[in-house]
Amino acid sequence: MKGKETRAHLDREQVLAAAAGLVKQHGPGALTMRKLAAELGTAVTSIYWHVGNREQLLDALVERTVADLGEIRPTGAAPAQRIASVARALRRLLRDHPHLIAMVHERGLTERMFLPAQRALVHEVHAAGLRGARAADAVRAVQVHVVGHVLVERNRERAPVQRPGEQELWDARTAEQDPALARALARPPDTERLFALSVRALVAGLLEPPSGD
Amino acid sequence: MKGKETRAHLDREQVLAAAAGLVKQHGPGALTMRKLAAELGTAVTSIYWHVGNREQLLDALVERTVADLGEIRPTGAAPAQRIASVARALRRLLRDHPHLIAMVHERGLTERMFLPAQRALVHEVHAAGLRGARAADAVRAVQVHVVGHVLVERNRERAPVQRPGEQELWDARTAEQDPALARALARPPDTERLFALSVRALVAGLLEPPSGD
DNA sequence: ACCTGAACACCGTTCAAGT
DNA sequence: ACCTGAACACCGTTCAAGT
Repeated sequence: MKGKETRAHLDREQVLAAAAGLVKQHGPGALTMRKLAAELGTAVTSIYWHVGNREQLLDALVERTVADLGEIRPTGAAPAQRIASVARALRRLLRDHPHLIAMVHERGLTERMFLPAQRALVHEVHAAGLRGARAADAVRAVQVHVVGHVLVERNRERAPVQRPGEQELWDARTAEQDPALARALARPPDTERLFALSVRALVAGLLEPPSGD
Repeated sequence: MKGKETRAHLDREQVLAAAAGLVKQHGPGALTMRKLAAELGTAVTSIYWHVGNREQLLDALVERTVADLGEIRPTGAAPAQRIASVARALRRLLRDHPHLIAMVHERGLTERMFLPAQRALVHEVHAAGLRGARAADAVRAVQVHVVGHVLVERNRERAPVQRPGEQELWDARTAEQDPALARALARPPDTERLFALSVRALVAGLLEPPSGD
């Protein structure tokens, strides 16, 4: 039922594939050496021969996942629109690999994961007329914003009903002054719209000529 | 040496305090029921009587930490500056409680944690002239940006040397076109500056009158 | 070169038994 | 009402032994 065929030797590739399957289905926490061994039909200790230990196994898994994330193709005409399109693509990438961020984050491979998006961003930011350190800042600011958004967004989805109940938190003075605001904050946010909107604002702010000093 | 005095009964408060100590010193991962029992000088099973189980213990811990996060006091004259000051304060709050974000995130209590900052942001955004849904969007955009920044920043600090070595990633065409940009991206970022800069850009973009439709 | 089982030091949690 | 030890079902990892 697991599709086990005749097999001369266990393979590093097979171990990684099976591990990837477990992570994909139930998250990194579900990847135990023993379950993995069971899945592969071998002794637990065989796995150690091929991948070292659990830590190194996760490292290899992240490496492999990051490796085939694929390119990012900007769309749109105006520079600001093209940058925003990269942000959208990056968000999609992260959302399509829900367990990746956590693993990457724990392993300190964030920069590595961002590489495709960073390349695209660098190109577009340059096209928008930013140079040198200012361009680098813009690239990083957009990256950071996307990560933050995806993380908060995911948290929302996993815990749909927030425990204190947001409604009761916004009935006080705020509600009197601006009922629409209170209502908007009590409602769950339209994350799609919020993302588009905040990226637009951020990019606009970044592309503007520096004020003052 | 642990300051254990005569004690009639173990107390829920004592359990929480000891647990908070363990988390503060070595992170949530180091909080095991057995270590905690050893710390308290009781049987492991006593803890269960007072706090239910590990999950509920962590819940209580988060609740307590969030409860005494304290107020956020905006500074500055112009609305944009005051909003930025709230962002800075929120960043400081999160940085001062390094283990909090992860725990809160895992528990789906993000909204709850943000409450003090959200109140302050609502007030300032309102003062800046935004109303209703647009004000709510601005508040949320700033929140998301701060979280993203702190997370990426913390990741940086924990893994100071990124494995692929960023230098070699930026020597190609980019370096020819804009050596200063390549150099800037190869260097570790000045997170303090990047934060100030990106918040300023975001806030500026959010406060601007909507363009087009 | 590759696989194995036994063993060690850890976990969280339950439960029946104590006071 | 509160605490206890024994027991269960899990972990990751090491090691000596097999082929």
